[in-house]
Amino acid sequence: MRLSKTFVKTLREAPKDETAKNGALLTRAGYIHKEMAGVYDFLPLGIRVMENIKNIIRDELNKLGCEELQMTALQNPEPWEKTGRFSDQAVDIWFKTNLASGGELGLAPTHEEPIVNLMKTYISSYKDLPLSVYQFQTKFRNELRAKSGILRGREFLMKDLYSFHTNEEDLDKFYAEVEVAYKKIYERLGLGEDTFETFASGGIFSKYSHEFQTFLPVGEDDVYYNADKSVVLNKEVLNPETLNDLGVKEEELQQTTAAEVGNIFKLKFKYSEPLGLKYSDEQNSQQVVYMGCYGIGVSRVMGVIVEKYADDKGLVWPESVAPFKYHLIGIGENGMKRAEEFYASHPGEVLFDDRDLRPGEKFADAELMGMPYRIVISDKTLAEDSAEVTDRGTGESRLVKISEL
RNA sequence: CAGGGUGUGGCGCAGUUGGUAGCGCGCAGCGUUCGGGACGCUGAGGCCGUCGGUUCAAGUCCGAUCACCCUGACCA
Repeated sequence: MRLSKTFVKTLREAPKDETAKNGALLTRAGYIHKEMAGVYDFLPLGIRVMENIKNIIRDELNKLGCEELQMTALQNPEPWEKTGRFSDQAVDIWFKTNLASGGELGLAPTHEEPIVNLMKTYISSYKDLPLSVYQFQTKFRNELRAKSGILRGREFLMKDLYSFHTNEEDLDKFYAEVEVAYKKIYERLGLGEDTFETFASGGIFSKYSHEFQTFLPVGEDDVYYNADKSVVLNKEVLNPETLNDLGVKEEELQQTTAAEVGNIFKLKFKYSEPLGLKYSDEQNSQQVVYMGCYGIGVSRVMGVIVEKYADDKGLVWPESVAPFKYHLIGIGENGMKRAEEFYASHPGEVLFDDRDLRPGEKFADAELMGMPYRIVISDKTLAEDSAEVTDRGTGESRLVKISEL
């Protein structure tokens, strides 16, 4: 990508209404644009990051044998009425509208009801199970107060995975596999060392659910953890019973704030029962399907990565999610010429600042935009047949032969 | 939803006791510059969130309304 060709521009100052670090830097660097509170456009650099995050998740889930699909965001109220979740009293963040023909319609805040409804078409025998499907979908939640940049939006991208089983053991087994996969995902996203599986409330059918919480100063959740962080629990389950279950004492726990980057849930019959998702077992008797659901807030994860890595100069992307590996700058006539050649020989890896600007501005933008490595080619470096490579994270520079890049 | 705050060119801001809008950045043109956001000159761009009221006159005063930000509550 050439900076001279893209419509995106960087800003020296963040808009006044963008106060969270992630929102301010992503806006200044040209990754996102705010339409209104909690509603963002993702610009070319922004969707590249999002796609990279999605691909990491996709890769790990496909390894588990999950199948990807895409459901609609528009919701028929019927299945939701069967579970009691279409009412504004039960779920107070619905966006609702009407069909021109008269019926009511909702914008999906989550997809349990429609996926169960969908699977009624395809699951009829124990031979159809187990089964796991996921999608990347835009969710709509009419939050009373959107805030913190892309950490809490009214429209956001979520990966939601649903699994279907004939028995609890099989659900437990798959659930454990997802736990492992999630840990790998957060590691690959660069969040591994700060992200912990956390005990949270489990709803009706399970004592606990598990959240994946990234310790973060701007996080919205309060979590408690023991010395070696082998036990982490959400404030909502901080009670004598939980402490006893987990074998920890309240005095030995410390409190911190964290951002929820994932949540996994054993639903069991919670939705399959009211919606009538059943199968015939070996004896040809009808059984209710066991279910689990597993979410990751993709756009929120992007914001959390920004919050964790960014410094006072701008964004810092882990290589695994960076829109481009290199930010290329040519200085002087020879430097620009050689940079053009480098750009042509590394398709898809390079963000090329080929604008007619002074070097200082390009350096500042490179730091703001946060590619892992800045490459500068100038007369100075060409004298050594090299390019200067600067690590955005550490700030360290070294000369590297261009042929070795 | 409660409390607090803010709406003035693309972005950040100023605007005195009411008299018809200005600065920095950015943008366009010309010239000098060219490894850390350079400089000079010229220029374009705004019915001051919206509606209503007071007044000879409203960015400024009054009322309403909308939007946005922060803290809290909420987060199925």
